[in-house]
Amino acid sequence: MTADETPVRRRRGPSMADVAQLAGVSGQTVSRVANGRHNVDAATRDRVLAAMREVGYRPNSAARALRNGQSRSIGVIVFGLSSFGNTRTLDAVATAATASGYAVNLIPVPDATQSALAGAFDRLGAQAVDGVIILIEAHRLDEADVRMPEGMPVVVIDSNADLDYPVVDTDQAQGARLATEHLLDLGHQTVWHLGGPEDSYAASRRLRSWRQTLIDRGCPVPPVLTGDWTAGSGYDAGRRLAADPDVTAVFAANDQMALGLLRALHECGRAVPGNVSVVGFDDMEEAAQFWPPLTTIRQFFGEVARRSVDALVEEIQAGEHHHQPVAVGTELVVRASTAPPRP
Amino acid sequence: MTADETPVRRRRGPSMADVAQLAGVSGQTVSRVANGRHNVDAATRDRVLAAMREVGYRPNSAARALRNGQSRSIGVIVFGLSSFGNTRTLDAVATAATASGYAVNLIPVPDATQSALAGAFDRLGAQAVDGVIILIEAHRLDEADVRMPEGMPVVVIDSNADLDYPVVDTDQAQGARLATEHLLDLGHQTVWHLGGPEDSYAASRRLRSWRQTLIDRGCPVPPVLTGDWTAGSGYDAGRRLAADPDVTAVFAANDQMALGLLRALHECGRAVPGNVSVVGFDDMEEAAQFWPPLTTIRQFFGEVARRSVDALVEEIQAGEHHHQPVAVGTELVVRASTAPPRP
DNA sequence: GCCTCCGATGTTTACGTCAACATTTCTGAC
DNA sequence: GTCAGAAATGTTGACGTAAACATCGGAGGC
Repeated sequence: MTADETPVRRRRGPSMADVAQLAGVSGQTVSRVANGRHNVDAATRDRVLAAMREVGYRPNSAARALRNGQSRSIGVIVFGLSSFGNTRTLDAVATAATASGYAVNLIPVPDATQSALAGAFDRLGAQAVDGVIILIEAHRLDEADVRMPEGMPVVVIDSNADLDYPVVDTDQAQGARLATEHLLDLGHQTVWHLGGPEDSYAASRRLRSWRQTLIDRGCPVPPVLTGDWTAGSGYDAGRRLAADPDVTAVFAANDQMALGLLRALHECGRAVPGNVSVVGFDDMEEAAQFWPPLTTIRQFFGEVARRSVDALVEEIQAGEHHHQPVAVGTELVVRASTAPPRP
Repeated sequence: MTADETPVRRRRGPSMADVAQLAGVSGQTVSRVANGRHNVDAATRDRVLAAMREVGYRPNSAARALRNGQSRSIGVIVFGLSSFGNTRTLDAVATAATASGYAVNLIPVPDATQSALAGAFDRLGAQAVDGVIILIEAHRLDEADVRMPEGMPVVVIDSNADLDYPVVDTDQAQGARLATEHLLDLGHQTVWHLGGPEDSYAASRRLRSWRQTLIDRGCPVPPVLTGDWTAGSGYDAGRRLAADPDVTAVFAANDQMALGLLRALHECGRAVPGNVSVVGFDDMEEAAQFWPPLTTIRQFFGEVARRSVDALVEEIQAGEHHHQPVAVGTELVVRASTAPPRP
């Protein structure tokens, strides 16, 4: 006697056919109602709607994707979700995509190895996505043979323009100039720079712009210190800067490194902003609560994300590239960590 | 004269049929090769593999999902991506899910309103996901009528056990006890608490455990201050605490509020840890670089995420609930912000 | 009153994949 | 040499949806 024990199989949800039968119409009519077509009699529509509610009908997105050749979802390839900027951007990308009616497929790159990156692009190919937003430092990108499925719309955030894809980014150069000029305007002889990692395009653009600003103003260009975006690396650099009494103004390439820098200066008894002025970059939420509150460059991550999604959606729907890079401006936020040099 | 301008339509990629034709086999054989079945002749397999490479074949996941009734993807509903813990957890969830062969569908909840939440669950229904991980404060969850599609596997992170779903979470009570006992062990008469928002289950558990620890030790229980997780709210509370000379030890419910608290204490000339000791919660990366470096409770977000994904995948594949809540332990990290009270 | 046309609705089919079953080919025992 | 059985490969159909086309009924023009 075979006990008919139903195996714990995933019960498929109700389909159009179920709704159609209950409402006494054809599946096609249900489809028309589901898609908001207006060539359906009001009474029929109500009947179908009621039937949908009754059976708990949900359109099957897999079937839709198969039928239409579009999944209404975008992939977001992101490395280093723990980095502050990427997080904010991802949040905004997800919100913007949702608002545009697209789902977000998160494709993490666990580490910076080439194989991990290749794996991510591979997985991307297996996903049904209509387009891709890449949120990785560009120099890393070049290394891997980035082979998108042919004709896949792509937008790159925070990257360089070498790639053959539309690019949206914060105007790093403008921000770095703002930071540097702020310190010079306060009367400092020159500005030291604590840069981000060398393989970051954003970092190198900030660095270049800082240097150019000093040159334009006829100031000496001090040697560059290089960190890796983390507060810990900012601390290490700060220990070295604190030992040099010539240093009166430092522009750190992000707020986190500025935090470590502040700690090192405190530890070495160098007052901020009394002895040394510090400017950060990002304006992360905590920057206002640093000790002292940090003067910094505010990035508009939401704007960057929105523009990226808009560009991608347009490319998906119209098939048009906008190879014109988009640069989103920044804003100087003056707080207590900067002051004129002590005479 | 109608110019036959090809509309810029999405070209569908090559399908099994294309590969099959090129390799001179049936589509089924291609399917077997694609799925790694071993009942295929080695020579045939090679021929098919070569054909796949040549035409750039990618399995169509929509068709697979339709055929198999599974999408091999999970939805992650998250509110407040900007909050530190959620970010770390999401990162780890994505990594763990990828390792388990599941894609991640990010479903953001833009704000805390009920309609936004309902919208997220609605969108979830439209997504083809095999399971869901919910990363929202629980008290918010209760309000909305959380109506999952029938039979949808769900795991809840960082929430309470009232819901009829498996729960994985950091052991908030253990962490709060660790923090409180550390301060008491240093010799403080009692410990003040700067709690998280009232509608957060994590916050209320930390608060309850702090209070219980004080009671167990026979210490007076000071009034509670309530923040909203942000550094700014920590600062506001700090101003009030700094004004009270009785306060010698404070346990802040997260590191960000502790940061604001530190700033307020500095501003009011109260030395840390000379006059006041401070303990945080989370051990965010920056905590070691606060001034002074923050003693805090380390959470293992990666562990929480991994356990959640494992539980969900098991539920998906085996159809079994584990309603036993999982609690991941924490660890006290002693840094410079705590010391014995000044005699 | 007849015919046309339009709007509402139904029927058929294909999207790409893979389980189930059918067929063919090969291996080895007698 | 014959035949059973296993291994390799092919054929059919269904998953849920929606475009394309077919059908039907009624409104309006003459």
